[in-house]
Amino acid sequence: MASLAPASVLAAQASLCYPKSLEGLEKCSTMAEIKQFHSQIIRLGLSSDNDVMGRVIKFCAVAESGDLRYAHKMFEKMPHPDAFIYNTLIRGYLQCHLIRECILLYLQILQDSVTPNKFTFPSLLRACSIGNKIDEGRQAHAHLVKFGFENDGFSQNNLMYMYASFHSLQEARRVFDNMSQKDAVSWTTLISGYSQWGFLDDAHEVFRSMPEKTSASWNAMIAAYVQHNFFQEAFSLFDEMRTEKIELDKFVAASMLSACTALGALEQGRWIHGYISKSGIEFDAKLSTTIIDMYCKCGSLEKAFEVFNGLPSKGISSWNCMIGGLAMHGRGNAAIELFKKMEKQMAAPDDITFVNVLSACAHSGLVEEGRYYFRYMAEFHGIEPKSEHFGCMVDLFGRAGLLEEARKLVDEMPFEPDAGVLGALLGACKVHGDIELGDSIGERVIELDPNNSGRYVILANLYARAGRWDDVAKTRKLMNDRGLKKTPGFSMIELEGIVSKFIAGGMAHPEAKEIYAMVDEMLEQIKKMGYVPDTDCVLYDIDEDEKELPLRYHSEKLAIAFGLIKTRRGETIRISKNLRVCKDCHHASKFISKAFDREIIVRDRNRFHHFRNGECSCDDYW
DNA sequence: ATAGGGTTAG
Repeated sequence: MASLAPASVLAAQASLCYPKSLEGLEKCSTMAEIKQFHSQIIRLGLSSDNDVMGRVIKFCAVAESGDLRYAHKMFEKMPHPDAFIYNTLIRGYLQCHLIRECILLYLQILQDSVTPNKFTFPSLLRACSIGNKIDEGRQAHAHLVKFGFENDGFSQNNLMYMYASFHSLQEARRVFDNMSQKDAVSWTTLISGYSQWGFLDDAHEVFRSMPEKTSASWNAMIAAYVQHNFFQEAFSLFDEMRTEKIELDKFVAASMLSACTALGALEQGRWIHGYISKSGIEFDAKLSTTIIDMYCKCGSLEKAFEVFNGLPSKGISSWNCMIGGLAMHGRGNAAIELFKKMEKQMAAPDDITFVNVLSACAHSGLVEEGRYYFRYMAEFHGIEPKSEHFGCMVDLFGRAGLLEEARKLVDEMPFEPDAGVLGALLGACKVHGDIELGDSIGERVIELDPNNSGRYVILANLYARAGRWDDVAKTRKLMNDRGLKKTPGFSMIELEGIVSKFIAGGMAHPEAKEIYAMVDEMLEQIKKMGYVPDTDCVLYDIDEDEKELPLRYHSEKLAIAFGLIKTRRGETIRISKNLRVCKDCHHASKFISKAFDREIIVRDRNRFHHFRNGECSCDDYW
């Protein structure tokens, strides 16, 4: 073998014929190895050879353990880099979401008079999608046509993806319709594109007319339903998929798990978990985290811990998820202990970890600990607090009644507080009746988040508490004028795998009569124990319809009654709500847990309440 | 080289 063949010969002989000393280049897995080869290459005088250097640059630019800056440096030293090298580099920048660089490289390719090939456009178009570069994307489309790749399937699929991401679904559709060879990716991309913008009917139509569905296309449709809260449809599509004997993969499993999470459907979630174990679907880091999250949010910390403890190696998301789970259940100290364990096991925390730790402190009233970790994250981990962290701190102080400190923190933030931060402060004002402060920030919150009806409701409630009915009316009018409606509250309960949903005063349930009778019985019993209805939330409610509904038939009470009817003595009753639990329901639930000797676990918008023997795990701190 | 999944305060 000629160990010193000139570069031109090497290039002509393509990939098979390196000098012996370059054997193994393809198998590099670390930068250290590749750098050794690079110095070999320089010694052999091949550092301008596109073929050899292309391989080196490819590793550096796109491999997991690569080094994009190093790739770029080598690229700059190439006298005549070819299209492959350009493409590879664009792909590298794309992976890092450095969109400007992708586009600049494309411009450079033209300047260098190198002809782009069909591999150039998929990455370029994808870059335009991610960076929402609409003009550039259209130009790229024009170039693609000019260079004659209009009929390249990969480019067409990426065009569809791009136009869908630009919200130009008609153009995505036009590309699709013009394709002579549609593959599974083309169909699936169109389904997801429609779904992304809420056109579920179109997505469904495309899905139905797809000739040979793959698991990815099933999943695209299932995920579409889940994301838009059509859980029933998601479950029935899932069933259909199983009857058609399509093999379920981890993506479908993940989509279904998130449906269970949203519904609080523990039994269903368990079933999917069991199915995954049986079917041999691989428990990768993402799927494990999804499962842990499902158990946390469906109210079973025990099962979540079981899965968490069984993980062979714990990724940062699993830790974050578990800490967040403890936070949500009001187990602040346990969350902090787990965080310490995480640090000991050398898993470096990130900003999300601290959101969870701080929210754990907030939910448990651990003010000193919260203060400590807020400083600690920057000082020991170099993580500068973001708006989420300020939000947690404002919530922590606000909930604890330290409104002045909360306000001071907002004033001293190094950047403009967003709706989240101010909203937390407004919420605290409502809880503690600080009209003056609430009045001063309420308008700002609404200005920053004008389409969130919840903001108006809180402000109106604050005014109502102060008896400022003119302001209540003004706020309500503003909300109505903007076409916003108060989010209707509902409660869900899953029994034998079926989720029932209740709204306050609703009669739609086939067993409504029995349920209402049970509510009456419940209230009868607990009144004997000293329960007195708390009518505060009725008085303050700004929604007329809601105001007329008797407190006693709030959705949560209906769901609990249904649970009492349908489950055996001693069984835990689990409820999920879309809003926060109201004061009266909270009060009543404590009594009910004692009167009927049941543990009642309620997930509200923010956290869990475990009612047991007349008490709640939140200690009335919420 | 292109499609589908996870953790984030109120």
